[in-house]
Amino acid sequence: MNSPLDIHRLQGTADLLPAESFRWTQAEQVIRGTMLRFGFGEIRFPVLEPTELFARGTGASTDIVQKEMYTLTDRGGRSLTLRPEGTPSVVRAYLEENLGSQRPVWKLFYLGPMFRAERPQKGRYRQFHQFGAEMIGAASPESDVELIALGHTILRDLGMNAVRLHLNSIGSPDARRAHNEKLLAFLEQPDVFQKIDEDCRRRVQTNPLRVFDCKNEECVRILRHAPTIDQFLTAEDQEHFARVRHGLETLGIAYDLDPRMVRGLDYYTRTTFEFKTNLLGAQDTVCGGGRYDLLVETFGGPATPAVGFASGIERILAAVGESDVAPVALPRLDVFVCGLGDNARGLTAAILSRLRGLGLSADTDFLGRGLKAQMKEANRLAARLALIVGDDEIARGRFALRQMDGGGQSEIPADPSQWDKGLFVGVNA
RNA sequence: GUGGGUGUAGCUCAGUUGGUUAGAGCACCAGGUUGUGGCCCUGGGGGUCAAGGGUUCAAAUCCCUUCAUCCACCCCA
Repeated sequence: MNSPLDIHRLQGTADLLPAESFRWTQAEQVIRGTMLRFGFGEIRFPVLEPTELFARGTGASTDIVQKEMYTLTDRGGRSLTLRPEGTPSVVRAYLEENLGSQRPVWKLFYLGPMFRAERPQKGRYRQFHQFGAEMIGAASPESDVELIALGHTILRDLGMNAVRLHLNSIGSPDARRAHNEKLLAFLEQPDVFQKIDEDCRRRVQTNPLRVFDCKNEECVRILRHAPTIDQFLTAEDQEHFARVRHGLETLGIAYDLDPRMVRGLDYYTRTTFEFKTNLLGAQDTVCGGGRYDLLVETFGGPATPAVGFASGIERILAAVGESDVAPVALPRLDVFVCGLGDNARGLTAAILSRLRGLGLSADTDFLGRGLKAQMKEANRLAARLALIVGDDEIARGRFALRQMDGGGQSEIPADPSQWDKGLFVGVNA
């Protein structure tokens, strides 16, 4: 624009100003609070990790690894990557800190920025923020239910009512292999292959499962006859899945079985799930996860089952903003101090200090403006009270205290050491 | 990486078949009240019309290029 600055925010990143960052802080408090109530402890891990962590953990065949990572080489020639997701780091820390030998089960959560070099669009950014939870060490269906219930509860606590849970089991690797074979055979039938669109033909080569994601009506119609994973689950897979569903029903968490649901990451086994909303356009998944029983092993650890999810904060806040939930108001300022003249301005720092020391929020004018402008500022800040300090007040030893809402005005002693918090508790406090 | 839309004041947007000094609302500042905010009235500041090039007597307007941004594809939170 006409800014003298020719340095700009990177595409797909954002500056959050106070009105918005306040919403974020509130959301983060809700997330942390619910996580702790579910017995999950916060883990903080580096934003920068060895590239190899994601190549092996997220999976070399995933789009994330193939084309979406911000990767750089440090001065020692090591390849580093800005984390595109959290799960591999949690697993790395689990092994590196030897957590498995301290306790059989760990429940960990994280919250922070992730980076993916995609083309931005609605609900998709290059720096975005996720919270996620992982339970490592438990194989039981009840642990799947715990994670889904956790995601469900947090979304609800954040004001997201319009979400739908999509549930699937992709079974064990053997079941997936068998399904993949049959699916390929189906797709390669000449009368099928010719009818599906170009994208789907490409998917046959790269990742046949993805054809189930196609939005082309003709493809969707043809694929209704394609074999789905649920027909290939082993008896143990089926038993596990049945118990997960039973657990959700016990909790009254509604779900849609979706045998065509595809997750983008390589490491999932058995249960996978997504919470979707219809408020966001194309990027409608606000929370996604599943079981990953083999990931710890791929990093050389002992066979360790695990389940987890990740959820996008931008998408949730956008969806809540679209819904009819009342927006949170910025907190009001308790006292705005109007200093008139040099004598008064010499006192304001001590006055502010005392008010803040009493636990009140307090601010003043730093531009030497007149009373009218200062009152206007107090109004703009939605101050509850204006404390007027002028030569008259100093001479009388009494400051004027104005109620900004009703307009009533009273007096208080000019000596801050005589003040207590009750003096400033207005009618609306 | 591919396709489409949009770039005019801090924000949301007008701007006629190309025609004089580019406008409105909101926001900001000041005055109406020499010490009292919100509502109202009056006035004011603020623009390289995204940038660069071209056509023309004349370009915010037409053409080209670049950049930014949004939406969608791919894929995912």
